[in-house]
Amino acid sequence: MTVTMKDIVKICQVSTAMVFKVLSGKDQDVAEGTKEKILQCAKKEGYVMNALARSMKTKDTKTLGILVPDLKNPYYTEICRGAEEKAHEMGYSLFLCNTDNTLEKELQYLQKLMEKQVDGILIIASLARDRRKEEEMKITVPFGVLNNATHYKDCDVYLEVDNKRGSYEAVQYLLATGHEQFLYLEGITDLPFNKDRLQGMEEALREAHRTTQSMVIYEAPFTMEGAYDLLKEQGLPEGTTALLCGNDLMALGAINWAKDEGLEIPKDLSILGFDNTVFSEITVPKLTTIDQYCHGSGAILVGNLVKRIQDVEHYETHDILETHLVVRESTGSPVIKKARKSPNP
Amino acid sequence: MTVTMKDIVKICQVSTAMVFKVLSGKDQDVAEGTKEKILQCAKKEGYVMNALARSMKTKDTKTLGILVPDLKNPYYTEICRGAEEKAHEMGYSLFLCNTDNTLEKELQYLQKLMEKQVDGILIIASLARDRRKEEEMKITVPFGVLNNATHYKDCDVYLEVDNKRGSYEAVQYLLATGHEQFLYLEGITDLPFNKDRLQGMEEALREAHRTTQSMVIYEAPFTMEGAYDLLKEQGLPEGTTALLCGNDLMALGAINWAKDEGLEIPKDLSILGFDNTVFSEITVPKLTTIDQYCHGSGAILVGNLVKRIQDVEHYETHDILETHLVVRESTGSPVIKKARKSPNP
DNA sequence: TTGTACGCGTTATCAA
DNA sequence: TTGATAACGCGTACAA
Repeated sequence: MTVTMKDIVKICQVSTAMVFKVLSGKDQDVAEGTKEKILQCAKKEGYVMNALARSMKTKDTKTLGILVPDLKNPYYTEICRGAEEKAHEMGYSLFLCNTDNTLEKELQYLQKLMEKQVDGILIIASLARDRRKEEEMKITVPFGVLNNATHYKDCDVYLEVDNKRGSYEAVQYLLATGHEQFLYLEGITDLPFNKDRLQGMEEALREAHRTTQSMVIYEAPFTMEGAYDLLKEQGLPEGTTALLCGNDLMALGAINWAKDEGLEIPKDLSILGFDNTVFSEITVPKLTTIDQYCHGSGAILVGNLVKRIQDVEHYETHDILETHLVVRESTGSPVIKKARKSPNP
Repeated sequence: MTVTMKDIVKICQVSTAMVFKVLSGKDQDVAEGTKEKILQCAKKEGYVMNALARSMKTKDTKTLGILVPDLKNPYYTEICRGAEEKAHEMGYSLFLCNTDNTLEKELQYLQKLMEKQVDGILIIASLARDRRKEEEMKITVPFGVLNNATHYKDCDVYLEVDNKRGSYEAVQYLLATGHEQFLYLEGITDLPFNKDRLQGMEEALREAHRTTQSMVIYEAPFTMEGAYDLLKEQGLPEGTTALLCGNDLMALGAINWAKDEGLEIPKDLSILGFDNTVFSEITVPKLTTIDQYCHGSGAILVGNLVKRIQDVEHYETHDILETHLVVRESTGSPVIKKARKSPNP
């Protein structure tokens, strides 16, 4: 049987109030003797506080929930890890909710979390296109959203990653290293952050007095296989020397495709990723990619969300995280094709 | 303000019993009219069941907790993902607890989980060496353990991965492909599963009439850097043609080291991993490794744990998961050194 | 079919 | 310093 405060009360022959004060550390005005007695008894009997009962009164649970589309994608893994770390640090527990990129699971989990009376929710929104039912769900607790202003726009805490800046830098870098014709393998066209990326890229082109014809756009799923299959099917547009990918996973698929095609990276083709996950250090060649601080994102979101929970007045709603290009080995100056028409050495 | 059953009672002018029956789906014997009225009202008012209050009565929370040493290690990522998936499927929520391989966090989290009245706990034990304080914590809920019989031996559900078998197969395979001298980069010597691995390896050697001198053992942390640094410092023992690593991360470190040393894989050195995480498909060359079904482990553990929770009588305590060798590109027959004394072609 | 009263374990308030 | 007691929201048993 589980030991409750009541049991301690009986055993120690004192009042509930006394036991409560001692066991919750508010023992300023409790006689040293009773204090000792209660503490020893609690330890001996193996007393464990019942957080459920406490939460009934205090109206908080010191619990958060996090929704991610796919834990196995290292981008989300790192967000979760950052969120968990910060949450623990601030005294909160974290429910892990994997939505498999489906709206259905997303809504199921939101419901569940609200029933469990979490103090707040972190939503890394699924990338599903069909958002119709979303409106049916009223989220009645503070919640934070990463990078998806279109949906859940009534969120309390919003963290935006400056996708525009990173993409701008990437194209600028490519132009500086002599590339003239790019392919952008975007993930999903109508995602808000994808539009930001496009803007950034176009801006860089404009500043360099190029037309948007310098850049062809393909759409593929945000996966290794997605990128690989599409490239296999469509091939590279004429004259393309650089490939920008929507995330590191797609870049990985692209690298594999390029190898299978006998292309050398970066000599024949430069490849860029997006995210700067662990993968980018592991690929051969190592991936040039745009860092968007996944670990930090999770932690910052939790930090702001908890601030919002604990003090409704002072909280930041909208943070922006800078991104920057990390140049590794998968990019370089293109080798002019014309010079390579002669047979290989 | 949050809407409770009481509110619905007042608004609908019916009894608590009625509202309860309808809202918890036990509406067999409720008049269609009242049922409709209550449902509509609940929807309109945005009623959300309070799981805390329910749990106070029912004595269960439909909640589990999982302890992992390091979410970023893909081995654990996949276990978590499997656990989460199965838990959700069975109607349970999951607390994510990252212990950073420290006993301190492990105990903190165990305490927290018990206070939150979880129905069960999954422990993927931290690899910390100092287990002294472990005895102080009495776990009062059903819990399952993966692969670590020494600690938490009073667990209710235990899942063992047949480390012996996998290691046996690996050495057998190496011998069959002509290797004579190995290096085993073990993670932590005194871990139970490491002892199993050693046994498996030694058995394979014995059966092939080799002495244990065929195998040198180094100890390194279970990380990329750990393996890399150790190899850099110690180098390879004379005559070594194959390297067995304690996990895929270490194998990755070994691959990097080999490349920096100008060794060709597998021509100059065969490298084996352990785990079969996503990484093993990504490395160049792709990693030969021992699959231990990380995703499945998590799911099986949750399945058995929930069985244990829901029906104390019928449950399996001890499952064993077979492992098998997955041969990819990082291993092959060694090229006899003597034949290569002449300059390269 | 409906209404009512009490318990769950902790917390907070007020009185002794 | 201490003690008694009423919430918190839901589940259940019993009475009407």
